[in-house]
Amino acid sequence: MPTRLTSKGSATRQRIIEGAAAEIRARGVMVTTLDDVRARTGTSKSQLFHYFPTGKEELLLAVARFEADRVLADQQPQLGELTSWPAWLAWRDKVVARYREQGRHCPLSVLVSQLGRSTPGAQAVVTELMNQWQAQIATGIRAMARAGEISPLLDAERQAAALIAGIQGGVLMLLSTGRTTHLEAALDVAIEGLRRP
Amino acid sequence: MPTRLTSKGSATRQRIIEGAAAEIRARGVMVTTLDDVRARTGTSKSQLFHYFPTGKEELLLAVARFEADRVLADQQPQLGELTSWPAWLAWRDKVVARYREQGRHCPLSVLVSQLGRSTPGAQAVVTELMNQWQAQIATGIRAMARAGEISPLLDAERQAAALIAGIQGGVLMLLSTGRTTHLEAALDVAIEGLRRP
DNA sequence: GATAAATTGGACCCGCAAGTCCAGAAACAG
DNA sequence: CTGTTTCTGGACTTGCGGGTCCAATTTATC
Repeated sequence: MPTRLTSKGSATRQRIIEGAAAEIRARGVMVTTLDDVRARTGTSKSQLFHYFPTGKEELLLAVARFEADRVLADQQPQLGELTSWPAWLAWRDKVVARYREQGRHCPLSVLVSQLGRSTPGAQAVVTELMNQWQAQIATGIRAMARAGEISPLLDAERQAAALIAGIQGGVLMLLSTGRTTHLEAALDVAIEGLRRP
Repeated sequence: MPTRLTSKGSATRQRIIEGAAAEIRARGVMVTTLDDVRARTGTSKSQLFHYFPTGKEELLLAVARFEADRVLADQQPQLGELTSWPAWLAWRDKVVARYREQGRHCPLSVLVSQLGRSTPGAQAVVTELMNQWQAQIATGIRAMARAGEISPLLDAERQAAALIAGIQGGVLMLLSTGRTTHLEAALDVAIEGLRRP
């Protein structure tokens, strides 16, 4: 294992991660083999094990991190600017659009359940993502409360937690049914709940 | 493949399903092999393929159906009797207790994601379960509306859909974090939302 | 009790994909 | 320029687990 990467080396490493991510998005984790990644990225077996010494699991974890970053990135700038009701609705629409486009293949979900949800690595990636997500929503709720648009009696963290749960469940339903009904219902009902005095 | 099962035959078949379910609950799908099932149930390879001719996938599907049935069964009788606020809270507590006890291993979730969410079989099991679940909640909401406890302006199906999404997401969070915070928040916030006039 | 079907045992096959090895090429340090 | 580290290529090994086969044995049916 290399103690330090040259620029060429880290480029190759990045190419492997992105290629693996693309392969997994296209065909699913279950059927993606190291040889597929090798073929797509134009690398060799020894390179794979050079950059991910402990093997496939390490690579999958890197891909999971990569995908987790995209989840929040795809919601910006709206998620960071939840300061008015139109902004909330714009964010809501962006979330729905994002997942509708993604359709029935959620790379992150499938990666995490492949790695096993209880593995420390996978767990860390997920909880980190969820914490950030929930924190940004809670910030939005507090901003709205400060502006007098949301009752200050509501516990921002609790509401944010419920909203996160609704989104996750909505996406889960989308994965199974192919429909965004549940996701939209969850978002809309939650936001309506915030809106009421 | 047998055209008809004798009582002994169907007993064996059932033993295989339950043994496989237990094995999967205990150690996870990923690592459970046909040989493990064989060992636990005291059967032979040929028996496995005798009762599940197309192989592992068919067995896993049978196990998924078995587990799906338990999900609803474990919520009875409360889920079928959502006719007063105390009844709703009792149901809420039962759901939380059920999943808290189950902890981080949701056999159904892991089975479905193993089979691939888009496989027709897995899809059928999940949507069937969700439909029934949602229908019973919606029935409860309508009963409460009729009793004047819930505003008749609320769309029962939509509220039920949001609630289902919240539960699913809450369970998902439980699987990742080991905590029931999100599940409880989702249930409580949703019920509070119904309760308000 | 005979015959046909259902049931059981376990040895065997086979493909595949993860992981290993080593030697050669390229990049870097001084 | 030279020794050293990083990087790359690809052939090879290996273990494992799903799936096949067939012969033996029990169970149903008449």
